[in-house]
Amino acid sequence: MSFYKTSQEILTERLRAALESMDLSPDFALITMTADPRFGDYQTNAAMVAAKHHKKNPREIAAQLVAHLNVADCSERPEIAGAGFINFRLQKTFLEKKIDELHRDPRLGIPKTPQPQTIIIDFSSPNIAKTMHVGHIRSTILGESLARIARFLGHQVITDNHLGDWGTQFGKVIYGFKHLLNKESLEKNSIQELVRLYREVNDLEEKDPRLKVSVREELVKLQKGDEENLDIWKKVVALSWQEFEKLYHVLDVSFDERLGESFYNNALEPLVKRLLAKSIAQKSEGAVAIFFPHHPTLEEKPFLIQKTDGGFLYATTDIATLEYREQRWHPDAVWYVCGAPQQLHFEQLFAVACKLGLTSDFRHIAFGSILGEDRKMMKTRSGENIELGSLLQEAIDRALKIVNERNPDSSDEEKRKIATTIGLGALKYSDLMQHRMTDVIFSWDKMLSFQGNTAPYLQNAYVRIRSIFRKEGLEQEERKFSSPILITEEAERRLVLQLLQFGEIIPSILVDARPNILCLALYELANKFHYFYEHCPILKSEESIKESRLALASVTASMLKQGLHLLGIQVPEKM
RNA sequence: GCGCUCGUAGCUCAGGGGAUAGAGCAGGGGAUUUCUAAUCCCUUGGUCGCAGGUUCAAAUCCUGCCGAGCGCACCA
Repeated sequence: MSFYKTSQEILTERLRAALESMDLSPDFALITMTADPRFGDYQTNAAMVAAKHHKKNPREIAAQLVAHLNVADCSERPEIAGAGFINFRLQKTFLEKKIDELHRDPRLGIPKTPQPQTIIIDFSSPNIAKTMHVGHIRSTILGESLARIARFLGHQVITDNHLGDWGTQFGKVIYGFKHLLNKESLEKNSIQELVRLYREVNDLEEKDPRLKVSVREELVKLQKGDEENLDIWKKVVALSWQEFEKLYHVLDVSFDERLGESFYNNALEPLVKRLLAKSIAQKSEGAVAIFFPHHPTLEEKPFLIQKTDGGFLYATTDIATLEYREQRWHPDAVWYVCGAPQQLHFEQLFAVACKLGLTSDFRHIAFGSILGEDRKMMKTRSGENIELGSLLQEAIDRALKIVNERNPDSSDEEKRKIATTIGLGALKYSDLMQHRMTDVIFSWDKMLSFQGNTAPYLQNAYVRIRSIFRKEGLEQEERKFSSPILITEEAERRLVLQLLQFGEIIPSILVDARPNILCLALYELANKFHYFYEHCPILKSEESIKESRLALASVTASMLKQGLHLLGIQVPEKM
């Protein structure tokens, strides 16, 4: 357990002390990074806020605050500027001390949360007997990244893949399985064959509506536990999961649980009965619904939990899931990483949770859509969803083409490995770097362009560092440097400051589930490293400077690797 | 009709009470006997959709309007 304190924490403590000694509320002590280096490294508006509160002159309060501030060990003399800002510029020796602490810290100066929580993250959730497509990518990548970040910060995280493994589609699939199956095709490409069956039954139904009766019978038989249909169902689930697992493996994504909808099957009927008995739900037009008469926006939006024909719905399963998770894990928070179009559903679901007396912090981590360059939902030419598998393959293929041009000397094996790291990294990063609510306009050229805020740009910074160490014959031991890091150039100062700020930035990601904050920080880190790299020779420098710069490069590499890891992105050794 | 989300540079996006609104791409100009130029430096470009309001301070919060997308009873 490290007792590492960030610069922000130290300044905040000092500011609180100063405020208290002036009989002002320490709650005014808010320290932020400056937007512009001209104003120093950190700033506070405390004087303005306090002045407002006590109807005094902000610049006078600022002057008094500065007089009471004890920061001689970390900051240059604080400066008062503008309407009453107090600006801090950290001392060189302080920065050197902090970066040395960070260098020795296995957590790279990123503190664990003081209040660890149990957090369930529900993400990805594809449908069985269908292919995963672009629509699943944001949930999968965002969810995985949030899970990694929350875990790293010390939370207990349970990831759950809530598979769509039960539902009306199985009537069609089972009917097709019995009458139209191509066994060879099932072995070769199981999901494709299952999708084909589903579509063919769909088409046949349209031509001959009488077929619907038979399809419906298969579904009912399955729901009643018919052995043959249950076997087919199990087989379909297993085959689908196999295919999903391949994709998750490629994506480097894993789950603690995969409790699909079928898991809650037996809970649904008693659940609806119970909700009716408690008058939380009511019969309505032959169906069963939950109403929210006192809710400002939901009063005209019923939440349906049982159909007229007795069947249950998505909502029913979700309520059962809510209760199951509560009983088993007693979570402090439950995060649903699911697209923005489903906001109403979650608003209703959480309102039900409230009626049931569940008090976890339920959050719908919503995100925008992935659009084509025409700004319409991304589809293939024939109007179908783009399969995730082919998307991943294309990312790798496109990267391979570039790697072939840049590294003609590497072995094919090595090139493929590099291309995989770069291609998938680019794809994931292009998704995570944007604010999650903004629609992504999908562009291969942009994400793989290697310029600007892209994964390859970050990976390249890492590769440059590794190359230096290779040249020195220190390939594996980059962290063994314990020589002090000296700040002799502005480029070094900027880089050090950026490195130190990760301890402040990373915990803030979870406030609103926004890994794009981390992306931006990593981009700035890479940018500052490149600047340092151009301006400060390392290997050619005189011994103590060389050791210092090697150490600085080493910490930078560790931070890049760790930061990208938290995004679910890997780094290549060469590229 | 009700609701949700979005509207910032030519394009793609950050910033979501704090100082003169920032990046990248595209456009213009420069740097390479290399520690990987997949890089770096300089530069052009903005009525933050519009109108009010709150505030010492608004791109940011509130209200209204305009525009786009999405969702609203038996799919998930």
